[in-house]
Amino acid sequence: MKLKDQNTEATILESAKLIFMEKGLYGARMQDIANQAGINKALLHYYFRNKERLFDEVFGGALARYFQNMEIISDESLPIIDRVLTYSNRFVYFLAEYPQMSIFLIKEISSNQALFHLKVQGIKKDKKYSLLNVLKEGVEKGELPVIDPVVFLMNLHSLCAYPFVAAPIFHAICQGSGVQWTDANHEKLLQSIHEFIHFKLSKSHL
Amino acid sequence: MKLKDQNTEATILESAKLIFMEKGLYGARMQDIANQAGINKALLHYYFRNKERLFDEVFGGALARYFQNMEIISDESLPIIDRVLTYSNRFVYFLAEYPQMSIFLIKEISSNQALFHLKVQGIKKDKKYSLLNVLKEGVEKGELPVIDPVVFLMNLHSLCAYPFVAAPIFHAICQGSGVQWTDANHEKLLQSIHEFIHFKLSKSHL
DNA sequence: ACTTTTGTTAACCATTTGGTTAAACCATGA
DNA sequence: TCATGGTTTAACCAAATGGTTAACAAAAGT
Repeated sequence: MKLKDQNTEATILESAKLIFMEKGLYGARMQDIANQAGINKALLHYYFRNKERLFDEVFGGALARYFQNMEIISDESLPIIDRVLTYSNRFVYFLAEYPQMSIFLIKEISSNQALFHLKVQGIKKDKKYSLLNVLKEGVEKGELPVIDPVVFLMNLHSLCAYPFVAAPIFHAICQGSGVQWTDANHEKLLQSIHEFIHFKLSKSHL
Repeated sequence: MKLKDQNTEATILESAKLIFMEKGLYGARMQDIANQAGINKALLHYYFRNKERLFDEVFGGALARYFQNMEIISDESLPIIDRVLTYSNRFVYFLAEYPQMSIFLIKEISSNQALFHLKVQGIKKDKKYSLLNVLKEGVEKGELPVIDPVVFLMNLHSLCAYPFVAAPIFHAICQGSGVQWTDANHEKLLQSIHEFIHFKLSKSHL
């Protein structure tokens, strides 16, 4: 069946992504992935030597896509605050598209820091700017109010990512109080994040 | 060894907590827990029929402790904003003491919503007030500015919890940019959270 | 045509893992 | 002292699981 040829590998990757994101590295069973892909288990090992290899492929891909998406922060043609606003937009939209990605990454990173460090170093190596550096420079040059860049970065990431990470908890909380939290509320979320960004980064506030 | 008697059970629970928090339900091995407790594996099954039972015990305990800690929000003798400030303090301090708790809960909840719902319903049943209800009332009665309680709740939880959930990521980010993020920065974190609370809940801002 | 390479499978293997069993241990009360 | 009953262990078991092998199928090269 040369039909599948290049298709099988993609199918496997897709299936693996699905299963890994749902169950994590430990929870996922090779058999589950094979079933999901509709193929024999041995074929997994034919395309990807072993579980970790397969996991790496999926994991690395996701991480690369994320960093690529966030590169906006380096665009020096825009005022920093605009870059940060766009950064938050892309962050939220990315997570809205891959709602499980964040928790997936955290899960696996927390149980395998070494791997993550390597991956990140590999991907980020060639990028001069990170949000953190941009913020530091902005403060030094007086384009931003005097804030602690690390704390701001943390606050911002928290506001963007946690709603997705903790979606199950929020559903439970809201349900318990008779309020509905639909996934369509991303606009509201973004609005509140933008407010926060203006609150922290606008000099007019001082 | 009648010495251990009541001690063994506690030791097991403690060890299980440690291992479960580190590895999650799937990742944790009964043998690991037994080793950690310095006992035979069969003894685990003697005290707690099986893995799920043991897990339940740890899980339920953690959840109960958390909710108990957060009861402050119901104290009607205080202005709402003060309650929220204390709420955030306790939240952060709780997580500082059990840094892995948050991610642990999220991991397990996301892979077992049913169990969580039951637990939460059981624990919260008798509590009239939740942060959400308090906020709603506060807005209705004009004690608070007109905010969306759900969005505020989400923002607040995000700011408090995500730094702990994503600690590995932040370490990586900071390391990559030559900045150090120590666990002692909780004060800075709390300060920024308090700023946020005042920003959103103080009427003087309008 | 036929040989080689690539893709795919069923059957199998070694190890791990949750769980069980039967026997030993030990404090205590009769 | 010795019987009792709660506590602890070594040895074991069955199922699950990651991974391998050998054989087969389908293209592709010759």
